[in-house]
Amino acid sequence: MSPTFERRALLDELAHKGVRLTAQRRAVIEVIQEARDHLDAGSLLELARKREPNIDRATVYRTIELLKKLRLIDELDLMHLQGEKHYYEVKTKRDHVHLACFCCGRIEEFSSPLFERLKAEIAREAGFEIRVTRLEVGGACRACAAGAKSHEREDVKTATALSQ
Amino acid sequence: MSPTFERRALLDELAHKGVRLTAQRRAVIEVIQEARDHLDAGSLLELARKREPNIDRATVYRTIELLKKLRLIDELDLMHLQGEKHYYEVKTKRDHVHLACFCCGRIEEFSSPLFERLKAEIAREAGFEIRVTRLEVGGACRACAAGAKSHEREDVKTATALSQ
DNA sequence: CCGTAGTCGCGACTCAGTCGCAAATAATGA
DNA sequence: TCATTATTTGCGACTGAGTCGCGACTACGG
Repeated sequence: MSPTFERRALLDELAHKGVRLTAQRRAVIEVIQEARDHLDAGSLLELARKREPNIDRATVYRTIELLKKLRLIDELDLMHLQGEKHYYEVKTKRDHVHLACFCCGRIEEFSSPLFERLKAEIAREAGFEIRVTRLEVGGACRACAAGAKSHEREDVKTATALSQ
Repeated sequence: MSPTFERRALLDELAHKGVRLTAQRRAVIEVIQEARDHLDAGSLLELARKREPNIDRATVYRTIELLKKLRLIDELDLMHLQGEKHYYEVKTKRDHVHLACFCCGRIEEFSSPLFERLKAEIAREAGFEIRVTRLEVGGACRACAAGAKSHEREDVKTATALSQ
């Protein structure tokens, strides 16, 4: 599925749902879709301004809100690795886990049939009608875990120095 | 496991790790442990003040930070149902899912061997050393899902009216 | 009971996100 | 094509969670 196709699909879907397509919304949507990594509202604004120079912060937030409500994007916290911002990504067919490395800050994605089974179990056993799921895992990625083998003390000094 | 036992265990653990036990920290810790539901920093402050009237906001935040770093509590977002606050709970042996109902606002907990298997799979296949996990699910609880059977249209008006 | 490293309270600050309102505009139908 | 109108936008002021620096205070090992 090419980015161009995705973009049209999303814009068409919005039009079809009766959403007014303004230049500002188009800019934000295109930026989200073409993004290679997870963007927060700030970077979203910055990038959208390259297309629509006068777009305002409030409009970006309002568009994010709209896309969330239409379930076209997911909101992530990414374990609050860098402050309290939120990050956004276009909703994919299959939910995935976000692995956040406290050490190097990289975000990895991981998906598994087990996750799907767990969701099905929740829906069945708790009678819960799932609309969104957010599974975030924090720790050390393969590279960082390998490198940190030596200094693994558990006292306060070490704990205080760690990011979480 | 009685609350009293838990409280002593946690305070002892802190002392053992070389953490200075001040009256303020004791107050915050006791409040977290005796809490029946998930508390945000604000309510934590309010409740801690009943024990230690002059405790400051900053101290509560610093204590939360400390307990997080020592991995004695978990931080939750609860799908940001009511603003951007964070909620806290004493870390339990077994991780559990938090089900947040967008409709009535209730939080349900759910734990399952499948979740444990999923975590094991992540650790094994991604080589990720898991320190914390946070699985939050948003949607409609059994009661709300049953009640909402009638008005299930999918257009913008409805979507905009929904909380997410 | 002293000394001191660690902690606290305070007040000012940051920063993400929200809101109300007047001006601008996308979509509709004549 | 253009007038109408309900929506959306930009702006600026605001909110509310969380952070920080600093001088005063204090837990705890000696």
